[in-house]
Amino acid sequence: MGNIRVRFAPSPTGYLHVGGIRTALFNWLFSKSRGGKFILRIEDTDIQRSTREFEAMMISALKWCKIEWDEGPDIGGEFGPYRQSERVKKGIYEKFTDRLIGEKKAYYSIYARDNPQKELFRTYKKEEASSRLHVIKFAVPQGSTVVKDLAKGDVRFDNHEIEDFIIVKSNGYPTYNLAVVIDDATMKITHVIRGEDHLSNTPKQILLYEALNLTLPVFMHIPLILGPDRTPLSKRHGGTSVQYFKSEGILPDALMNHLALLGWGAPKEIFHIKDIISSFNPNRISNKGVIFDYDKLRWINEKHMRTMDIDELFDYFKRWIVEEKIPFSDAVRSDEEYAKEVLDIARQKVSTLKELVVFIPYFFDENYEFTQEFRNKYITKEFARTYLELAHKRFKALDTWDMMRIKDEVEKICRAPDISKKQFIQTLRGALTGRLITPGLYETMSIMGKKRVLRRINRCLEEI
RNA sequence: GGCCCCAUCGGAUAGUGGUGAGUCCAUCUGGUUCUCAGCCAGAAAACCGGGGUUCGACUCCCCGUGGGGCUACCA
Repeated sequence: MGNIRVRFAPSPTGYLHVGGIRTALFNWLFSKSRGGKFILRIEDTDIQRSTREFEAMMISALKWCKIEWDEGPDIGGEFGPYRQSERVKKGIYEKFTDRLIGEKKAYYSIYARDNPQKELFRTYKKEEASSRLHVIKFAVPQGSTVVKDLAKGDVRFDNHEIEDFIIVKSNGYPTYNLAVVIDDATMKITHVIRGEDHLSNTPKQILLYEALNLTLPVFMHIPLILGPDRTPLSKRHGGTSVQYFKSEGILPDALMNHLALLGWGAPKEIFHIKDIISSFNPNRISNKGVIFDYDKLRWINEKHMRTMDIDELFDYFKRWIVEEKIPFSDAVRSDEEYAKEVLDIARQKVSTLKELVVFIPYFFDENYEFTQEFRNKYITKEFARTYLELAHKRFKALDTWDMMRIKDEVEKICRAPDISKKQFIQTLRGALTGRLITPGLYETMSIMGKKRVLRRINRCLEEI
């Protein structure tokens, strides 16, 4: 089969969005499943819009997603440099365009400086062009071009449909169509897996491969990710960048799971991408545009949060709350054992870290508020004081403090005829947390510890 | 406009020339638990339209319709 080499080649002109990361993921999955190499290349030939900041953000987004590359601008590699702007400086593209012009397969198109719209004349002579405003255009030959696509089959294009196109801009930079071809060829890319939006440009690229006598890679164009209205997913539809999902408290494992599942007949719903590498088969990727389903992502995230190793989740959680500047992050760091236990019971109740963080602040703040609902429904009732006092007395008397013991005690108290189990439990829950919706009461009490529980009951009693 | 791609419940998919068209998310009903979440049980919900081919088409072909892409000195 030879050595499989695939690449992800983003343009650093904005945030990395889910569509981009999905093609990166499929490329990565493909290379890993075939024991190949995954290359990261930065396509920054649009000098107006490309920035190093965006590049850095893309790299960190990719790393956050745990997509790792074997060669790239940050780590180098045999076929570097991996930034097109640097390849321009090395004269890599020029060598090829000189050849094309020499063979009259491309020409200089000279423009008027005072009217850059107007083509003055064409020439093959460098001397004539160099002092004037010019671009290099590829001379599209007669005939037709067939794209052999792994997903679409053979797609035929009539060359008449394709105009001579610019391959080198007037600023000397190659255009996309030229740069991809030369880079993919010189980097020995064997499979080009990319978004469907590139399909129509592929014949141009094939023409270039043929003119330059380079070996064609295998192409595969995968459908785009759409918003609910079936237009390409964009900011209008909500957050789309990897950063957005990160700050929403989505786990990278869940995002990857969802993206992998989207438009792919995966063998199961919940998985870790590392575990599906061997079963990855690009032929199973659906051929139609797919709508990004935020609800399903939440569900997948929930599953990952609940089943993932607690230490791993906790490590991630600690970093996340600092980055998101969550008020109680200091408290978490000051008592990690406690915080980890809180995380462990609370994760069963929420779907994202963002939800988690609004669900549990009272665990870390002794001045938690009593919600209005708790006040109306319970604090104002007669049984509140009586039973909270009783609870305090009974809990104080306990010599051991574990869940079973607590449960027994609570249930004993509930047997009283003038209060229902629900009433008592909700009163106690409210006293300890200020709220009526929390993790399980027994777990909560057990984790909070006897001292804290007694203190909190007292604090509530003062409010009554 | 021209060229190209695509089309199964609301979303994602499974599926075969003959099926009660299956599954997951979401929705709705019940059940269970200390709240919530979950879990369990159930319901509703689809083959874009029209022509062919065929004994028979969701499936194969053509035409429409709809959606998307390309047609940039953006990638």
